[in-house]
Amino acid sequence: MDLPGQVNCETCTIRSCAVEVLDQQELDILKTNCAGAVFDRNERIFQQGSLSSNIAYVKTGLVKIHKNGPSKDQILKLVKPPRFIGIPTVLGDKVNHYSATALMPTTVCFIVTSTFKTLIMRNGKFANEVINSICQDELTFYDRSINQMQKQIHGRLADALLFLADEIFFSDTFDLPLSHSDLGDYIHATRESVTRALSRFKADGLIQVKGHRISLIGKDMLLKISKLG
Amino acid sequence: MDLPGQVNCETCTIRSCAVEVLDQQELDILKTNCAGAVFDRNERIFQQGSLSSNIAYVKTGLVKIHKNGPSKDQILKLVKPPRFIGIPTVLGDKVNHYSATALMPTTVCFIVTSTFKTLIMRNGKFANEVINSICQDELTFYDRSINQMQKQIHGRLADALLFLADEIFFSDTFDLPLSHSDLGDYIHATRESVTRALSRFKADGLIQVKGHRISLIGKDMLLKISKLG
DNA sequence: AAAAAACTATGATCTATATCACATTTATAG
DNA sequence: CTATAAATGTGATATAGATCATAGTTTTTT
Repeated sequence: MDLPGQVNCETCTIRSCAVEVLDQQELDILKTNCAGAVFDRNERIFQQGSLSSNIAYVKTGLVKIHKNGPSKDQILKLVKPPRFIGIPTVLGDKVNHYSATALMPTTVCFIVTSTFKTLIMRNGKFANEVINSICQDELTFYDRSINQMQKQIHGRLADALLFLADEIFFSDTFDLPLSHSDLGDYIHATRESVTRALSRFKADGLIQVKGHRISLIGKDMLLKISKLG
Repeated sequence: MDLPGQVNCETCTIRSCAVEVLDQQELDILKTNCAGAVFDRNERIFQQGSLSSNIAYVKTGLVKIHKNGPSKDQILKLVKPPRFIGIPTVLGDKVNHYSATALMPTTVCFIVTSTFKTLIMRNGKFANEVINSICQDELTFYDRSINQMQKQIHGRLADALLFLADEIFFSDTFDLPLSHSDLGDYIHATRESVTRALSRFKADGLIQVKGHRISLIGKDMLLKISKLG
């Protein structure tokens, strides 16, 4: 983890909707209580169970949010920037209830929790934007949950591939940022099942695989598989 | 659905943490933009897909939050009062992304969305409490999701029974507020599997069943089953 | 460059739970 | 009070995907 440290929120080009509504004085408060950091692939941004006094703002890269379950670690969601993560730590116990790990080189700003809270208290528009953001996450997660529960593995894998192409990489060809094992934790399947399902997609001409590079060539079919579950 | 209509937030004894921090003027705003309603068992409080200009505050009773999935309706969570539901409709489209249905006689206050938003903008403490509440929901839902995914049916059923006893009814004996079919939608199982699992619990002396009345008599064992999945 | 570790591939088998089918009981409505 | 619908109980069967086993491949470390 590299620490460029000092950041300048006034000139930052990747500001969140929430920060966008802050006035000059509030930007100053933010700026002096905010530190930038860069994480490499597979570096932990914060760890479930550890105390935290920061909210993280993911500026670039890709992050997995994951949590220990009764039998194994599970990836709750992939977070694409720009996005706040770890807001629930503003709550009483200040303990991270889940972990966040970079899946590719990722830049993050850490905002002191008390500063974040101050901004919420001070600026209603800021609070409102934060609420919007959390609510959006909530709805997305509900959808994902239901899909995970009701679709079978091919549908879930198609969902994941389409998500990566359309929401993360904005291209039908991309380097898979997750190992099969991680992909399994994400779509709730075993490593073996992921491998088999990918092989199946490959055999059926829906995707092309060269090393980690994947191309969605039968996107219409993938969409159909995603729909039918 | 009965409509007592006019409510008095100042004298209300079941106020949320959020409303607790409002000043006199804000309470007046709230009071004049708030209507009470009573719902019977199985009455819909709001419907997925329909436009809404209200946030609902559940004062008493029990509510299921459910949503259509690719293959069937799924119960995302059971909400015990006091709790706001439907906050995500403050978002752009103002469409309910899920349904809410009363599982027993339930009293609800509807707050005009724009008023809710006004209060967020005006009073930082209010916004902060709202954020706390949403975040708490988020964490609870993460836990539930992971449990649903990783435990098998006996563990999931044990979870549900323990939740009803400990969090909803505060008693080890209670009337099951859900049909086996609903319980299936909640713990992600078929009606038949729920019946079988309940029979098993009964046969093993973990629960006692008389009509809809259920008694958890082997709670330590249920806890063990919940833990082991 | 060699050794170790992590990841991927694929077959054989097993199992939890869905699905289907039908009977019985309990609620609701006329 | 009877008819009709909804909910529950239980067996037989099917199956998606887990688990186990073993081998090959790629990546990382020394």
